[in-house]
Amino acid sequence: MKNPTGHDIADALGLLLRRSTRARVYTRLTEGLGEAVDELTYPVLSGLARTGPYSAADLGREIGLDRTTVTRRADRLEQAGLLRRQPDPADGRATLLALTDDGRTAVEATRQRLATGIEESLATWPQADAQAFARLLRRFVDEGPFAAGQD
Amino acid sequence: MKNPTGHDIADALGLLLRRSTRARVYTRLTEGLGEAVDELTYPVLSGLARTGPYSAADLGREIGLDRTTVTRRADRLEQAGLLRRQPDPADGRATLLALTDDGRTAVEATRQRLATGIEESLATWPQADAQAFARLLRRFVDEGPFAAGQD
DNA sequence: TATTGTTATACTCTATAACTATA
DNA sequence: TATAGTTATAGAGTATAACAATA
Repeated sequence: MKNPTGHDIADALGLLLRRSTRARVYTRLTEGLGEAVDELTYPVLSGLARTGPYSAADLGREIGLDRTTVTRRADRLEQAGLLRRQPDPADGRATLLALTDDGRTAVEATRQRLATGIEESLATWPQADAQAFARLLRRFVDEGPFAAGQD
Repeated sequence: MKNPTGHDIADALGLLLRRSTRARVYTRLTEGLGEAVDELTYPVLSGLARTGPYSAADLGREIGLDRTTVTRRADRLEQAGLLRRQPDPADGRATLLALTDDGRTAVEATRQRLATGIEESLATWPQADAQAFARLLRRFVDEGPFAAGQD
């Protein structure tokens, strides 16, 4: 083994990126938020929370999805009352997708659940380790081999 | 913000788990290894590298996939010469899936690429930071809110 | 002419069920 | 009877192409 640190990180990341890991995470995070919120629709909710009202085409570019895909997912969220469509006053071709109050609540609940779950796991860690981990993970994500993210 | 460390980690993980991130990673890692190796078939290759010759049902349990899904993915890998089927001498019902030399080479190349990419990113880090990150990430994956992994 | 949102089509992947063979 | 591998079927999700409307 020539580069043990690289292999160690690679193995850990392999676990994190697995389908079953993601499925478990999304299931836990979106539990009880209604059928409309799942692994597929959450990126739309989350993206809109970040950008504010946005067209399907713009949001698609932001989160790395085709605009036809955004339209379909937005349909489900609109039906569930988490999102509404409104004309774009600045462009007659566009329709803005905007979170409703319920939509904002769902995003916030999800974010809080994740952060809380992480905090609980880190409760047994020395505080310096927890803070170091947050700092190093952030740095790794920003400049690491996977950087340049969208979606 | 009540728990900034939890939110920091949550945000970073959110980026890592994104579809576009995974797609980029898998594309880079499996480039040039033949059409058969992609995001779908790699877990089968990687699982067999870990377990050795294994039945479709056992491998499915190991990596969190249905045995019918394993069969289909194994078909593609077998056609590409990365995997072969052989009868299980211990159980007449079972067929063992086993990596060929080409299959082992493909797995090793992928693992090496990932580890190398990570090492290169970490080259500018203080060595103590890199080692601390590897240790903390491993711990987080093992005991964190996402633990209990398969697939 | 280019871009908007949306819909229709073809394609891929998946789980469920069903089949045969073996424990 | 239970489990093995495989195949058939049905369902979900996607990208591509096409549409009318607006820039």
